[in-house]
Amino acid sequence: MEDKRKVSIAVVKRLPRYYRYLYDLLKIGITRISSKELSERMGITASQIRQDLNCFGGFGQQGYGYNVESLFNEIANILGVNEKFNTIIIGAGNMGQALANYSNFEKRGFRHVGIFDVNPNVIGKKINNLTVMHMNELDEFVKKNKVDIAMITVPYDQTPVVAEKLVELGIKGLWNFSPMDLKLSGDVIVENVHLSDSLMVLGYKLKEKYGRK
Amino acid sequence: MEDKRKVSIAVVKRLPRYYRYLYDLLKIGITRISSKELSERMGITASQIRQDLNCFGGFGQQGYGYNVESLFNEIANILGVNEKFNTIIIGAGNMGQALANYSNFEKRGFRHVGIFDVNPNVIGKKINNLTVMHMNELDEFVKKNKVDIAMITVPYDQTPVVAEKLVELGIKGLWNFSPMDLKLSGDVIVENVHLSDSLMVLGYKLKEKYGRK
DNA sequence: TAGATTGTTAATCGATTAACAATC
DNA sequence: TAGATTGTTAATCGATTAACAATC
Repeated sequence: MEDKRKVSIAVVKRLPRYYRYLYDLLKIGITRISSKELSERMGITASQIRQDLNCFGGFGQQGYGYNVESLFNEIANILGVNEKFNTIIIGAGNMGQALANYSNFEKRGFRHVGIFDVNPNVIGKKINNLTVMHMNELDEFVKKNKVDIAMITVPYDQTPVVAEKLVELGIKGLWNFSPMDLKLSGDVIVENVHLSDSLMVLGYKLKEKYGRK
Repeated sequence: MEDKRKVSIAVVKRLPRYYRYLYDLLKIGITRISSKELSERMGITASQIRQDLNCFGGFGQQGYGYNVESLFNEIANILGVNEKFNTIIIGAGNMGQALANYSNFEKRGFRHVGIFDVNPNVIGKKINNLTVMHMNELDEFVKKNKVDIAMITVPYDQTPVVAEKLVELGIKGLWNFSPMDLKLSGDVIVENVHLSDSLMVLGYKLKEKYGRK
């Protein structure tokens, strides 16, 4: 079951999308689905769906299709939804607070266990069951608690030093909201949310399709 | 100069990254750079850089490389940084407020011109020069002002109807923060920021690399 | 059983990388 | 001029799509 060959990142990036569609199907009471029907809903080919799923196992049945609930559970397991990743948020500005309040993450296996800042105006503030702590409490907190992922929402110029510190503390996953590529020495996985990059791609597409204004 | 052949989305998605690296080079006073040196900084091949840039024009010079400032300006133009896209934010919760306060967008050609919500607690609130308006003022506002992009940060269940309304109002670019794929009838470009998808990919990678906990 | 649909192999397509002639 | 480096063509690699035998 473990990787015969490494699953390509293109496939991995589609998994959350399968997860969403299967969840929705489950919610509306559909119990079985063929790759063909799912392909029509998702706007990708049935072939791709079958190829993608078969990276992880043979979840379907010839002549029948896929059982929605069991396929949903398989995808959930592959994505680690049942693993319970503990997360901390670094930076309690609007973005940090938005993440703290975002209820979706909990459902998907991520639990916020701490939020940190240096601004005295927010330290001590209660946000969705968490109390904002000062950054100088970070070391001790990470040593006492299991922390899998740190979400970085600090200002641009503080990002590199904060990221480096998180790696030193042994945190293995960084979710980076700063518009920069982190160059880190240690053993860590970084996933970026480059908002302005995404917005610029939208701008480009608008310009291409609708021309210069 | 206009598209001989359509530029692939893979290339377009790299443009903002070139933009960032060139900006940084400019800032530290580097005036020329070869594809080889840039490739080392960015962690991609020199070949890819040259291929990418040549989708848009021959910006370099044999034996010399690329002039950083002029290449930066070319990329900026390609991305439409000088176009001034007007944006509105739908939803003035934490995420909407975070976007309203995010100074990066302005530098890259995007200007917030309005922010809307239905919650009486935030209507009238001043956020970074903008005053939160009620959603029932949206129609009139869009008719009176040029709006290129709407950023959707409303709760999950309100997203489809809000998105549909924005398309009806003739807005051509949607930046969607809801974890759903918008299925819209009209003529519109949608760019998604699926935060929980991104986080789940991080979770998957952690699980793969560091195993089940 | 017959029909449907998977799992999987083979074909195609597109993107990345390599190579090198052109030229500054 | 000689050296460097582009622009561009060709080769490779990987991802997507098509096809179909296996089988429920």
